[in-house]
Amino acid sequence: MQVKAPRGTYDILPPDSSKWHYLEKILRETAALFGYREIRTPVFEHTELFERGVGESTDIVNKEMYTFIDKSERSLTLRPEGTASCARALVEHSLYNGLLPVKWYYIGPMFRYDRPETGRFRQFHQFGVEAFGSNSPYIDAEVIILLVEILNKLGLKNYELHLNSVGCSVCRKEYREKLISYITPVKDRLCPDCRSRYQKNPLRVLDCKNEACHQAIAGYPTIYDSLCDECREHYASVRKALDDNGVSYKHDDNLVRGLDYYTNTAFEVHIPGIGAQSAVGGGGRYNGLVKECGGPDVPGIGFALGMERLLLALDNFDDLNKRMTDVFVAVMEGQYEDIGVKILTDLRRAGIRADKDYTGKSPKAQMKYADKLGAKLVILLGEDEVKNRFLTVRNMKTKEQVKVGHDEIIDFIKRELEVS
RNA sequence: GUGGAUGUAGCUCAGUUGGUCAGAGCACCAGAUUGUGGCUCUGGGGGUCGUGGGUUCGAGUCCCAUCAUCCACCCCA
Repeated sequence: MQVKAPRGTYDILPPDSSKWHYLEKILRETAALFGYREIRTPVFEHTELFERGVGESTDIVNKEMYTFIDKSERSLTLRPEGTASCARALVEHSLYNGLLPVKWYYIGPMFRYDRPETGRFRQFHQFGVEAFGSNSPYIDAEVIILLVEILNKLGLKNYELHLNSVGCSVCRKEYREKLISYITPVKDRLCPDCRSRYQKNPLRVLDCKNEACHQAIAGYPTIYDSLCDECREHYASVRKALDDNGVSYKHDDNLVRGLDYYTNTAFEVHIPGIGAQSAVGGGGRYNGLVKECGGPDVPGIGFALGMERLLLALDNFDDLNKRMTDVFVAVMEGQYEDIGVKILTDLRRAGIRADKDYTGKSPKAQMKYADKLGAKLVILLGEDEVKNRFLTVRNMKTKEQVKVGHDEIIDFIKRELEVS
């Protein structure tokens, strides 16, 4: 029996891989434009990092982590997200002592043991940015503007940006209590999930999609109304900055994030029509995370984008890499293959994309192959050429063929490629 | 983790109530006057019908299990 890729994983093959290159290029370029530089962290970390950083009450930590014991009895976990690793690296290298803010982006695979479906995989890819060391609402806005800029560059127009504030540790705690006492009397009307979690994480009840839960808690106190003055001001400033910079969003009282580390600003981006998993990105401020990771009280904010989901939304993508090669060397008689290889190497060393056949194809089949590779020119090499010391260059578009000496071939090809 | 649908050549799919049912299109390969492409025509290779059991004289077609994909729930990116 043959071995297949594990459940929830998949291969990225050409030509799809060029879609990924295209997406990655836009992500990297836009991040750089905003002053974010790449950080690469390990794919696995100590399990404890995620338990503490992401939060023990979260689904991610509770049931979705790929955790294993290595040969030295360490408990390690394949990273389910990128922010905790960034916070860890910031602390480990004491970068909070240096020039602030620290602005990073990351891109790579994440792992979550979840039930696969369209737009949801067990190994999936995220692009994310993190900014540490500033509590300014303007950097909240910067991060959101960056996110929107990426979507714009990708030509994704129908996204919906939801925004909320979940408050600081003080007002959030107060709000939590308020919410629990509001829910407790009606807890019997909640769905089983909510009934079991409202004590530990009452905010989750707010974004439960069960209609019964919504009705049960109708008229609930919003987070917004419970924000302390400072948090309210912060949120107002973020909103004003977004307004000033032409970013449209929707304030959403029900938006709470699934990870424990979020504080204040929280946001999510949805693109309708790409399946049930329509959230392509989300993020927010996490002012307690660095401290939780053993560092000083350094604020942070960031977001992550699900790359698979972006690609789902990017269906109208044109194959950019259809032309694989510019020049094809067709060797008409096998005995001259060594000469063909030398010409090929010369072309490549001159920076010209060139290729040849290696499967013993007939001249006709080689022409067909050259056509499929998108070659603009074909260099023909047969008995006539070898005996009379020249090369035949065929222009695939005009079908014109000219004789060119070996010495001039590179220059000739370069000129031809320039005009075509 | 719960419920449901599906699983036939590389790809998209046909395959009636179980008995020439192993097929089509695309892709691939080879020919159509001997050194030449994109169109057309002809021919060809390729599948133990997801896997493993079972029922039957006989199963791609029925039953069970298992794996995988997809949908809803859940969750998030």
